[in-house]
Amino acid sequence: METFTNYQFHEETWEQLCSVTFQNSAETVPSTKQRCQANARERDRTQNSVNTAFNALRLLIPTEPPDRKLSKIEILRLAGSYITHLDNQLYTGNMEQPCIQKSDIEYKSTSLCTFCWSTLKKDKTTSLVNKELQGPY
DNA sequence: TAGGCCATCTGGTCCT
DNA sequence: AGGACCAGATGGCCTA
Repeated sequence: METFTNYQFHEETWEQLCSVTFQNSAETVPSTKQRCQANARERDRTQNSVNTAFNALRLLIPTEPPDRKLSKIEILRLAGSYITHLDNQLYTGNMEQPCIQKSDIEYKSTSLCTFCWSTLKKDKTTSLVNKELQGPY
C-alpha cells in the first residue's frame, strides 16, 4: 500500500534526522527529540485511533456494493443519514416499509431516504417509486 | 490539469 | 512537564 510505504520512509527519515541532530547539536536535542516523539504519537493516534474509528463506522453503513470505497467525509455524512433512516423506521414502527421522514408525515409530502431508495431500486419494487416520489433525501 | 482526498508535520491548548 | 487532542499547512497521489 502506498501510504504504508510513505510511512516507512518518513519513519526512517525522522530517525536519521534525529540521530544526526543529537550528535551535532546538544542544545537542540530536547526540542528535536520531543518533536520527533510528538510526531510519532500523532501519527500513531491518527492511524490507530482516528482511522480505526472511521473503519469501524464504515462497517456499519450499508452500501451497494458493500465494499464500496467511501471517503471520510462520506462516511460521516452517510452515517448521519443512516441514523436518521433508522430513527424514522423506529418512529413509524414498521421495519418492512420504506421509512418516511417525520417532516414528510407532518407536511404530507413524500420522499424516500437514500437507504430506502437504494433498497427499492435493488428489489425492483416499482409500486412505491411510481407514486411520484420526489427521490432520495 | 484542477480538484478531492489523505497522511504527515507542526504549534497551540487543555488536561493529568 | 509531558501527553492527548485539535486545526491549519503542506505535499503527494488519484481521477475526471
